[in-house]
Amino acid sequence: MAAVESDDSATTAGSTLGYALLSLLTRGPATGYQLTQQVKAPLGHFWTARHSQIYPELARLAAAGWVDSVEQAGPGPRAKKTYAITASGLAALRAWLVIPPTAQPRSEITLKAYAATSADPAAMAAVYIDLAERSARLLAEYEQDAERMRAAGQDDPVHPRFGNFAVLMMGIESQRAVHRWARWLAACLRTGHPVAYGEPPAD
Amino acid sequence: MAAVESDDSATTAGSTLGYALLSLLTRGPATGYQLTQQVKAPLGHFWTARHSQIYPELARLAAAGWVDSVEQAGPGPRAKKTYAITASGLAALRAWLVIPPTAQPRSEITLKAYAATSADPAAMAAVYIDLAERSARLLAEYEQDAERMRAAGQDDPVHPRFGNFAVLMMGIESQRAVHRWARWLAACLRTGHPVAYGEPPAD
DNA sequence: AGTTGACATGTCAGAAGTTACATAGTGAGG
DNA sequence: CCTCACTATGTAACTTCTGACATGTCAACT
Repeated sequence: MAAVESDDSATTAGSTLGYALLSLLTRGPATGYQLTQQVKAPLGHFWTARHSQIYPELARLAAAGWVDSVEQAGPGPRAKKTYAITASGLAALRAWLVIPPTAQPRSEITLKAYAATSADPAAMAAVYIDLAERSARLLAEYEQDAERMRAAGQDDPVHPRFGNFAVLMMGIESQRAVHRWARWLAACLRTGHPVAYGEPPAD
Repeated sequence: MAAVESDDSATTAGSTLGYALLSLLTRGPATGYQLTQQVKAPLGHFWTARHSQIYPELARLAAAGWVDSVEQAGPGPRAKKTYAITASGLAALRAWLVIPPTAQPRSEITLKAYAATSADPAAMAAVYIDLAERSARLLAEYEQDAERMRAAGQDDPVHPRFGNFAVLMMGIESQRAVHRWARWLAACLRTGHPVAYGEPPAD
């Protein structure tokens, strides 16, 4: 029996990005480029990464034995690498999923609201009116996506892409929350008086 | 007339954390320690920083001329430094406030939902039941805070701490969103069937 | 007398994330 | 023919953020 060569994948701790990539790979094998595209929607509503972060992370996952890769000589200057999740990668993902998450979200829009009274009220109201408009557009877009998914049966928890639907539902909730809040805040700043929350802005 | 010594504060770009600290300092002068306490609530619901990040950032803000500091010899091994925002710091903050924010929020809880079907449904449902309970507790806490603030007139946009109230309102919206979503998701995972969103979970 | 926790400020190593640099083939439109 | 966009993978420099190390006083509790 050979000496122990390394302490192996079982003890390797992964980064959040690593688990995000493993999650994407549960949908099937993909190249780094495809993963870069896939972190745009719906995952991108709550997690983003550039290709410059994804490629090195895939190399780390491969070193840990959590993904396998096969190279195909392609047209470009480098060979195309297709990654697939391994049994130990899936086990690691499963173990991570059931750990109750504690990380607090970070929101620049809310941070700006904290100092809202330091800026010109009209200019600041414009910022939140703009935000309300953007969130309304996103909301409409997300609701169309949700309709399409429901028609495809993705709202069923046994559907392999149910996770896409679940993330989209959170996107809808979030945009609704942002929309209501931004409208209220804009009304406050515009009128200069307290506005009851949830009240329709009487213009 | 002396030669130009530096390109000065006017051209200095600040980090988001720098602006967060300036926002806190609009409430009045504070020490690094006090700022560390103040990024806990309500700002901490949407932006956090450790003291190891705050002290160097304050030094950078001072170098840019955006804050002033006075030292008082204290009891500890080092002198206590009290920081105050300067006129150019306030101008920089005002300029930053009206830039429409674009940064997407990051949420680990939503990321886990993306891969929810890879884990044991019962274990995963427990994660979201726990999340629903935590968000309900936070919501109750935030609503009490909001009541206290309303009683103190902080819901008036002319109140100097209106920003605290605005941030808290977003906290309430967010926790409501998380609560509804987590309950829905837990019901989906528990029953193994599609659950209409917003439906009360008939247990 | 000893311990714990709050006050108070800092540094350092490393992880995580962004921006820019670098390379190169294919197909569509002007 | 030229440019542009898309495919495809990587590196390097830099900023941001976390966790651990480091120091020292004072008041309350045991």
